[in-house]
Amino acid sequence: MQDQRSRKKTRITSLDIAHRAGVSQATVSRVLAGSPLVNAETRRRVEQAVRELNYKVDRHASSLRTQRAGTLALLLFEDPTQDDSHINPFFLSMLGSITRACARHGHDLLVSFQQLSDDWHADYEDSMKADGLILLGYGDYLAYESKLARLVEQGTHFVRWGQVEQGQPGISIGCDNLAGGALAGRHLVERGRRRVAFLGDASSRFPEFFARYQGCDAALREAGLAMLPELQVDADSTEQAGVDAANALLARGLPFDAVFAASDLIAIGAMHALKQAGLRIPEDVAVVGFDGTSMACYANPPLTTVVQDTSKAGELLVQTLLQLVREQPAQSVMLQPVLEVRASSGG
Amino acid sequence: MQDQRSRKKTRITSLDIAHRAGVSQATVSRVLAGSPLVNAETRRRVEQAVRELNYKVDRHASSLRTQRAGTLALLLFEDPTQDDSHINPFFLSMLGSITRACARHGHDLLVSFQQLSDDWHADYEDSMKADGLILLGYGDYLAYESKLARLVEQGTHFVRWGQVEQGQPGISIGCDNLAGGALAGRHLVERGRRRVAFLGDASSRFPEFFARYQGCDAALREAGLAMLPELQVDADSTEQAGVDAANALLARGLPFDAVFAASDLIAIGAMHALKQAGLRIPEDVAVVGFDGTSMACYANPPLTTVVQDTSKAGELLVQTLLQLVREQPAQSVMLQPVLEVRASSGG
DNA sequence: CTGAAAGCGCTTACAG
DNA sequence: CTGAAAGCGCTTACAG
Repeated sequence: MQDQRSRKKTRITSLDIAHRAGVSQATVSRVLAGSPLVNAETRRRVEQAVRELNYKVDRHASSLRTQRAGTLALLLFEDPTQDDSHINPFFLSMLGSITRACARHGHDLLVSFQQLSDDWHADYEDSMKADGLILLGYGDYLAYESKLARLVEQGTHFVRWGQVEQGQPGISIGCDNLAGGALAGRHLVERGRRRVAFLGDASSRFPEFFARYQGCDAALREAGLAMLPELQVDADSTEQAGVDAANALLARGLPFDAVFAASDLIAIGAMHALKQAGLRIPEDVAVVGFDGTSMACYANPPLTTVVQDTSKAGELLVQTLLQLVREQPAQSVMLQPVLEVRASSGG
Repeated sequence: MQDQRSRKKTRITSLDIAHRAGVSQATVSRVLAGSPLVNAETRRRVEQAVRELNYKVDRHASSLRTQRAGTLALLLFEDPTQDDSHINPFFLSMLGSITRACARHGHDLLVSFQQLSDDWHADYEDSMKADGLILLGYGDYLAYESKLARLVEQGTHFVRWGQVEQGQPGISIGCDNLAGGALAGRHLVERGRRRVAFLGDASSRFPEFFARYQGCDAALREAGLAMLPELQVDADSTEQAGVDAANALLARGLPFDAVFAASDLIAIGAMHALKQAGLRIPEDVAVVGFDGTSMACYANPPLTTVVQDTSKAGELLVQTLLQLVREQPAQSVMLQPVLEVRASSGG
């Protein structure tokens, strides 16, 4: 009666349950799979035995038989940063929401950090570890794209988080970065800013950042202004890169009254450097970030930022991937960001 | 020859490799398991076939046979915070290092967010999804402890991150919080501070925070001072809790010249509130945090903090858990923290 | 509604 | 050093 207390020497199998409930092992399996073809009373007996012996279906046996893993894999790409303490908080927030979305959909989540250069391809799906892949992370898109094409060719189920564009291999879920950039640009124009610097790569290698830049430019043009190439400085998404980019911008000696940073991390690093240089935020320079990470709220001054809804994004990524796994039609989607105005741009 | 290009209609099995290499399926398995009992030439032929067909061992079949999953599970506990964007950056940094440590040891990592109240227990190991569990997160330790005891009773393999103390159920890896608190206390004393407030729970329900408090107190006593209970305010590890705790402290109207926060998040929130109240940091109040998250460095002013080495912690957690899984002896370990001095305490 | 049986793709004694 | 065979614990047609 208390045998579940024995220090798991012998695994409890569906056969044990079958004996205890006085049915066949097949019936036990049916009950646990929720088959409707089981008598209510039989079901009750089996469920009781399952509870009493604390039985859990063996995932490997089940997966081997059904050829489905019930697991998704999240591959997080990071470029150079090997330092654990500097993982991009935006991606970590995504990780949280993806984890929860997986749980809601009854799937487990394998998490793995990858170098973009690695030879990962469809390893997870090939070895049946996961039914599909979620790809997340920045990195040179040009290098990335050929890998995506390869995944498509192999028939791997995957969804990518990133800039959504025509003709991309596979399916992408992403923020409408063009709209997000426009939100930032329009806001700065309204606040009377005319010379907006952009900190972040603005090339097709980094399509998300590029779209933010272009969106901001479009908004300025509506007002008869424009982004100035001489006020753009490359930066990847780290605080240190933000510091460096702001310093490089200052070194150029050109006037500017606003900074639109491609990410919150860049913005926070930039604010640090700008204040160091004796500039007042927002009086001398208005600063707007992107992502809506929690640190924006506690930055000094609190950072105006374009917020991406990571909860919705995670749910959509998982949902879309599961559609692909089930061979159902699915499509790329862009999520609309929202501007959160705080003191860094004049409140 | 190019059949690997076919959109994975039929799975490639070890039998396919066997045919192609002209050996038995058992030999293929031996080669892939790295068995030394294989002729070099035979091994070469098999490896070539594996490469040509891009074969990957089916993890479920393998695990079913060996009764080992090759996977560890990370259970992250969060208390109230359901909001993805507010996941504790310290734990996320740990997640990064654990992921990497798993990869180094050839294991996959399942990640799951749990409520402390949930009925998780040994579910992962019972269903063979994981060989062992890593438990990470804050929460009321008293509620936690009985669950740990239950895991031990069930013979589940697990390692917990947290305060290391005598007589705890199972094995724990943690920071030497007492030493960390002493580092902070000694530093503040050296800077001439006499009335140190503590923001964070300081009870046996939160043993990590409590040990930090006690360590700081011990350091003050070495200098003929002491922590004052009236300068302690409860707070869990969020920025908002830091804001609230600092405001509560200010409302008491008692003098204090330093704040030791139980975590960086609390410290950053507290600095926010203190500045709001017109206090200068560090002139009026020195602030020291705990964790060594990357945001400490870019806080305003940059935050002095007790740094925990998350890389080492992740490696040790994984290593220790794998020892348990292999039924090898293992023991609890405390890691020594390091003080990183920045401007918030006078530089 | 239920049971007997096949088989998912491996690993590993066992025999040679 | 290699092969034939058993069996890990399920799920699911098939037959009743």
